[in-house]
Amino acid sequence: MTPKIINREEKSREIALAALTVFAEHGFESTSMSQVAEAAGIGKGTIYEYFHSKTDLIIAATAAWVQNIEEGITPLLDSDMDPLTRLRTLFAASTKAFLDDPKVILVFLGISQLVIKDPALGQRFGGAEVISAPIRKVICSILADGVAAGLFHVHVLENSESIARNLVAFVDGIGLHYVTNPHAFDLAEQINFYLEQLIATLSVAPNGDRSPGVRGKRNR
Amino acid sequence: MTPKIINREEKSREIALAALTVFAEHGFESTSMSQVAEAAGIGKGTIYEYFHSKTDLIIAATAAWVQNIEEGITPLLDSDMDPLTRLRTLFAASTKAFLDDPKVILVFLGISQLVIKDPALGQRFGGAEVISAPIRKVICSILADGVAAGLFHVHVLENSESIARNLVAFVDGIGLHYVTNPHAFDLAEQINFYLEQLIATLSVAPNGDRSPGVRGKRNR
DNA sequence: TTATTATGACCGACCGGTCGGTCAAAAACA
DNA sequence: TGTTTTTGACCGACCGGTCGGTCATAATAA
Repeated sequence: MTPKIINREEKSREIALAALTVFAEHGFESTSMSQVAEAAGIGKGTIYEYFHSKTDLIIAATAAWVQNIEEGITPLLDSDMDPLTRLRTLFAASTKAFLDDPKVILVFLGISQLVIKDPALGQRFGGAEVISAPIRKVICSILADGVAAGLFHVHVLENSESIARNLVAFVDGIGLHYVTNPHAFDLAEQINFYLEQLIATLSVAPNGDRSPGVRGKRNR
Repeated sequence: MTPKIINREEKSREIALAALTVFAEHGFESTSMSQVAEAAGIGKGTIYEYFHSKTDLIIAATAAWVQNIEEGITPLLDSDMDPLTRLRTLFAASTKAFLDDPKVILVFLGISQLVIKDPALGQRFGGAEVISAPIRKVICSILADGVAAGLFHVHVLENSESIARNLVAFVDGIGLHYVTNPHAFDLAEQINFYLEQLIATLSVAPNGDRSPGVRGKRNR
């Protein structure tokens, strides 16, 4: 019944990965389906056998991208390194990934624009939240370990979600600024400055006194 | 000899402002020149009397946007409020501006994509740095005042550029996350959390001891 | 043959940009 | 003052080209 037994799942992912690289090269809207087809080594019509529309394709490409990140990041979860080193390693890795291929952010911008224009779209792949979810998860895990190890202040726990979210938002923001003008500042230095400042804030002060700033949220 | 002597400067700005609103509505690439013309209440061809290309138009629109921000922000420079209040006011204003018209970020994304694709373009309007320059300037000024007033640690001074840059990057990043998924978190709360944490870090500790984290940059 | 997969020629919509021409105001003239 | 001339602002029909998406056909395997 099935003549050419094709693993649709796998081929979809192949196409999505090809799309990811092309989108990252020229941006989403500026990339034509023909270019994607060429990059994937297939005919243009074939893409539509696997994806209903160009929008569906960038959704899949984004998902593949997130999965890549996730795979590169999760080893840090159950590492036996101490939390501080893990945190620094995580962000050194992020920085490196950014410097190695700065233009992947174009994919992020592309999907962001689509979601902004059509919020309902965000639901199609579980909400735009999923993009940053894996990294946030790892960060929270590290924070929890840090608290358990007595390195971080206990109040870090109740705010770990907010801390993680802000951290990721910062990296995205500074990354966007960086690709927009790479000569303006040193990305690694800037990220590192943020991180060390954060660590100092989270850490239990050397004298055993509480470090300020993570006591709890303040509303105004 | 001249029929209706027109203030080209002013009309350019008019068109740019119209373009700004339309770009903010549908995004740069998805907006046609006809739509801009309609929004500006002029013919399509007229736009090309004032701008050489669509790219030139978004550059002008961005400049106008930055100028708007600048005008709304500079009063905070020479205010006689204390630095802490000024800082909080500044970010309350930013948050409000964001919540009032979240989609202006589409313009930022549009110009970012263009600059990433063609870095030489960034030079055309003085480098992409100029977009955030006014806010960074205000922040640095506040920080300096804070140090002078004895509120902030002296070491804040030598890092004020980095602090300001990170602050702006964070706001951009969290803003982008927010418009991408407004239901995921409370923007004001999140920005406020960051700000209070930062203030705590910058502040001279109540006991007169140095607050950690702004001692200087660390390279790794 | 039959069912499934692959393909690229094709389509209609649309877009950025151009261009010849219109129009009204100002200058020049009477 | 009235009339003619000049000129730049303004316009939208139009053009070359591109794009997302379709579909009739070919290829392939059962």
